[in-house]
Amino acid sequence: MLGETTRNRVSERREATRKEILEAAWALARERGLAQLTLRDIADRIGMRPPSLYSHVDSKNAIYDAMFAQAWTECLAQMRASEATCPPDSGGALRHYARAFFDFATSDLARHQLMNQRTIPGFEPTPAAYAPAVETLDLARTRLATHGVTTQPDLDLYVAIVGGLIDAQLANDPGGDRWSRLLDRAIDMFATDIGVGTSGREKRSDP
Amino acid sequence: MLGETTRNRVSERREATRKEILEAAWALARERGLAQLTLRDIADRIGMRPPSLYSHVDSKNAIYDAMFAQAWTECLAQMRASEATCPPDSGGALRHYARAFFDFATSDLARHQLMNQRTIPGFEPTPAAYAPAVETLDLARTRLATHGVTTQPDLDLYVAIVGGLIDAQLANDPGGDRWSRLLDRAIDMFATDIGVGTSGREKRSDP
DNA sequence: GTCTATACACCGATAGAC
DNA sequence: GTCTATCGGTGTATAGAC
Repeated sequence: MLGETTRNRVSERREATRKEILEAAWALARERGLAQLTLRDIADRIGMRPPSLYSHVDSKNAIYDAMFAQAWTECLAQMRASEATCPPDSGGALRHYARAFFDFATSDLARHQLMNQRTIPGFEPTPAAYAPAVETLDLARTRLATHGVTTQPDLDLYVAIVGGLIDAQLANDPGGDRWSRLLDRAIDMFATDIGVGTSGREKRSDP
Repeated sequence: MLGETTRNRVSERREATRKEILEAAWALARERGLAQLTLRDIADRIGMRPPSLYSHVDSKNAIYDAMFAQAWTECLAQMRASEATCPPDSGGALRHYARAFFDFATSDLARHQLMNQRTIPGFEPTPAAYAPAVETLDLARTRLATHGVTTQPDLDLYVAIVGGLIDAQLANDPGGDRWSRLLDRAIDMFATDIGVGTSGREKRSDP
């Protein structure tokens, strides 16, 4: 019926505009910094007047919220995809998942600031946007549990080590590999500590 | 001579007002958040009009800059003071210095954000303000070198591990000790990795 | 329904009177 | 040195044209 097709076309147009807004926001966040986002710049980039954005998003924080959900959804997908190439041994698996998250986080500074730091003054993600983040952590918990990371303190330590290397890499050597080269070694340290073998990789190598 | 005493009295008054501004800024940063600082709030707290602040500071970023220098100077002093109670064995020393920095960092969230994160949009510390920060790192490098942390990768890893635990503690359990309890264990892992004995502390304890 | 035009409150910062 | 007045810019919101 006509009403249906009309509503679909309008609905598609609205969704396309919303997507255009988010893409402009990501581009500007990467160019000028996440906190420097302004509604006027976003509107300019897509040929709109600033107030018109309010026809598609509720507020600036709603844009951050959608970006937050988008980033963690993408991260969750990437983590799930990483399972296909995961080595069978536990030591290798611990390195594999750490590397997957490390590479994802360090490949986009603005995205990492939004996902893992609280760099935006008034922004707090909504429960809906936070959902894929907790799902990612749940996935990690399940995966790592099958490779010897069974207790909460063990998982906390694993997360802190990987997070520390990510932050150091982005803060002190963005685009480089000074801390990236230390990741495998750090995970092997951790694996030894929890009693997981690190076969297939000699100790103390630092290529 | 008269000119001298007059200039001294004026100079002292100016310095006192400046100190008053910085103290108000710290108090507001802790109450409402570092990024939520406004010149109007600072002026209100010390009974001034906002534009009058510009007679004592060049800009809002100059206030952040003075706070940055103050924080790192305080940190440097605390690290120097920690030498007096440092245990003689290397394993204990690595834990001792890590604990000193961890406790200093986690005891003040606003200060830690200013010192170690880049949470303020337009702010970059001046070389003068950055000086005590590099001096603190130099001190750490010298101290740790006498306890087996001799290479740059070793130092990088040590810094990343301690920093990761600090960030995790402040982000996920502020005021608690969930990651604080993991610090000694993490440092022991690291000490074992670089071939430093961890006598005086049994392995895998998690009190 | 979507956009333009306009306004509001707040921010950092400046000019000039006293 | 401190004040009043004001500027340009921001996020936000509403009225009204089409």
